[in-house]
Amino acid sequence: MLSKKCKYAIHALVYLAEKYQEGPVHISEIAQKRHIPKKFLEAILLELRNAKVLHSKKGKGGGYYLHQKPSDVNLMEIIRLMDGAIAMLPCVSLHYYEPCEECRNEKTCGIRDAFIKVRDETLAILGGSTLDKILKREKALALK
Amino acid sequence: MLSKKCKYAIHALVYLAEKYQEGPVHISEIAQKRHIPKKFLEAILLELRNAKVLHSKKGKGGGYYLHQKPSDVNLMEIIRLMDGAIAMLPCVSLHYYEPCEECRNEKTCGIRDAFIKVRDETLAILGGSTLDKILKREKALALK
DNA sequence: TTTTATCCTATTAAATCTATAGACTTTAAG
DNA sequence: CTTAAAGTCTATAGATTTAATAGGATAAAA
Repeated sequence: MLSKKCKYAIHALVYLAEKYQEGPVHISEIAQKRHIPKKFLEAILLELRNAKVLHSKKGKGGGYYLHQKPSDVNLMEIIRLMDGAIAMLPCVSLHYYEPCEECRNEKTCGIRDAFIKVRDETLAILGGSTLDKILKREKALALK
Repeated sequence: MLSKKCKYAIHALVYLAEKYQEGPVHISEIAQKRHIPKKFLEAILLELRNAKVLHSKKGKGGGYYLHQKPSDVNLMEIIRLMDGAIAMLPCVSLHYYEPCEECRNEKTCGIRDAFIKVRDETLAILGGSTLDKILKREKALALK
């Protein structure tokens, strides 16, 4: 399960994607509109900024805005930034690999195979899920 | 990420699948061979027994053994029993559904789509990963 | 120089995960 | 019919992670 932090991040980024190229957006505005605790959101946006997903502007008229185009930000990277590994086992993780304590011999472990497949399918789907696609879908569903 | 409990459960079940139809196996034996804390494993096996995945025999010469054929036990059900939902969001979980607090309107949420796809792919792979397939793979890899 | 808003560090509270303790029950064997 | 072996069950402790908050520092604009 994704953490709340991660879900908040996704919602905030979708919100900012909606306002892409409309200038900086206040933390307070996002917090209010998406029902996210402001202080928590502050920490999240800061992290996204440090990861170069967002840019920010301080002082009056400041706020946060997307650093990249909505079509260049996908769920895979957001989740990795917020929650870390996407794989279900550390020993099959691409970005957060660690040997499994339980396994004596990774080479002959019959369990890993399934989790490698899950990882690959998951990455393909999440990597293809960009903010602009999410927005488009949102609009399409609203019309029904 | 899977919990240790879940990983222990998988390893214990693979071990028991290897000993299928060889009579009850002691908790202690499994704990020792797979490096799992005995008391923790005890609780795990009990849970698997209550879920009808395992049978047990009390008293001298007792122990645990598979209730079903190794080809009828798959990773999907083990993970669900141990860790609960497999989906990454509660609002797309088949067995542990809960509405997302963050979403105001599930019908028009553009985020869910990707996670439904991830869920379906994951379930297909994990559902097809049975104990006997894991064992077979283990043996094949050992020969290399 | 005052106001607005992000930046940053520290801390707390709650929840979850991991592990262990100990008494109880059942069964087999002598 | 007694004893030892082994699972059953409840309770709890300790560690880690998650979620949220507090408060001051910094920067920019008016």
